[in-house]
Amino acid sequence: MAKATKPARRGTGPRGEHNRDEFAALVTKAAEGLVRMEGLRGLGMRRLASVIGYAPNSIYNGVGDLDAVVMRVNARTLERLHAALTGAILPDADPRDNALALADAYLAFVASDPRVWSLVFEHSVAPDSAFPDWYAAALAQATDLVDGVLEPMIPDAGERRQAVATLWAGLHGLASLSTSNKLAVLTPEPPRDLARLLVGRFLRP
Amino acid sequence: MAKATKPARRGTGPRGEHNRDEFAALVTKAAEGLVRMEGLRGLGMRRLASVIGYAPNSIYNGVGDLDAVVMRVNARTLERLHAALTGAILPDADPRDNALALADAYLAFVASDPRVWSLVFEHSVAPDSAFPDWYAAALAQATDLVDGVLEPMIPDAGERRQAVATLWAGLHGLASLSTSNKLAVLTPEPPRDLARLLVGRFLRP
DNA sequence: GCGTTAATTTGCACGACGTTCAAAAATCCT
DNA sequence: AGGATTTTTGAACGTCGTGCAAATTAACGC
Repeated sequence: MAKATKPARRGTGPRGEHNRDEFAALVTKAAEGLVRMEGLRGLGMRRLASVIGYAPNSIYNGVGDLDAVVMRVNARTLERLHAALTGAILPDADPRDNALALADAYLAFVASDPRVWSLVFEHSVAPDSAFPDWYAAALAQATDLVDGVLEPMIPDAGERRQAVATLWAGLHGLASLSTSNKLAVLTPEPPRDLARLLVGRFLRP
Repeated sequence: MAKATKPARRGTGPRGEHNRDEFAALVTKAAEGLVRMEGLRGLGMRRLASVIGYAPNSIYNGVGDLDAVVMRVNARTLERLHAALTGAILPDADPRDNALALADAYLAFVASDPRVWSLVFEHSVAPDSAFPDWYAAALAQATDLVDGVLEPMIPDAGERRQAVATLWAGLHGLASLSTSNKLAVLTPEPPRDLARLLVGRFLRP
């Protein structure tokens, strides 16, 4: 007798539909989709869980907290950016043309997926210590492309490293202000024109 | 009888210590201090209220919601930036030297108050419509300084506008990556050196 | 076959957040 | 004086990220 209230069903156990890596990929792709449509604000633990049809704690168990999810999305974004930049380089072209092509490809990538790209930079490193190694590695993979393109023009390694960092930051600034609509108040030109102006003037002989 | 629990004191009425503008200034300065110490994450409605010794609703009544508070802080930041940049210009100096001095002052300002400066760009425009006019005005006040400095070098107004926007975005990129510790992985030089490299190469005759 | 162990999945609860509502207190205006 | 207006606040609502422990399933030795 008593206990007429509820049968008290709790917990269901494994479904056997996904192994650990597949589940992480499922979570990452769903999170990326949410960010693509509504930005970082639209990415919530409960919402992400409901999209993939799981309880929030399953994400905690299989991937980690929200920061871990964002990290996975950002890692994927940097990989996609690397692929897009690689495809823009013509091995036998003039180095200056390749640099301009890289700038073009970079801004085209940002324009095609602004919110997902912004996530990489909206995410702030929690304390003030150095951030994850995979980020530095993925970033180096991208900047090394620029470094390789500039090698014939700037033979000195130290000088070239400064040029790569400066150009990378400059493109980042153009893309960042552009995606947040803070560049259009300064000039009506599309950011790609300004990027060509920046790279062209910077690499002028 | 009954009601032996509490005398039920609620609401106290005006204190007569601040008029409306003074209260807004009090809120803005307290919010700026919180952001300066802990960044945007450290700025909360309840916390801000407790710092100034008021209830959260008083802020809603006197200033508005959290977005309004952030707007006030950002307006003050842009005014301070404008003042810092103005002080860096020497009226009778070489235009190129003035441009380099402006870049130096900009990065020095960012380095001296990185979190408060970042707030200006962390704040995203809610929907996708155009953002407040005071922001465009305060920004124009700053970029017009650059425009004036470049006028002797680039007489054509359209060409100069593009140059101003490009340099502004480039400096923003350097400052942005620098404050988020994403520039030090590329090169050990301080961002100010890279800014001089950027401006110097861009304005090279 | 069965019992034990490990891995998943979940409901519930906790504390904190931004914000709204209506009540209470002080000031202002005539 | 006393009504009207402004300021201030406690309480409550809905939401969020996350921890905890129970419940269910799969895997494995025998």
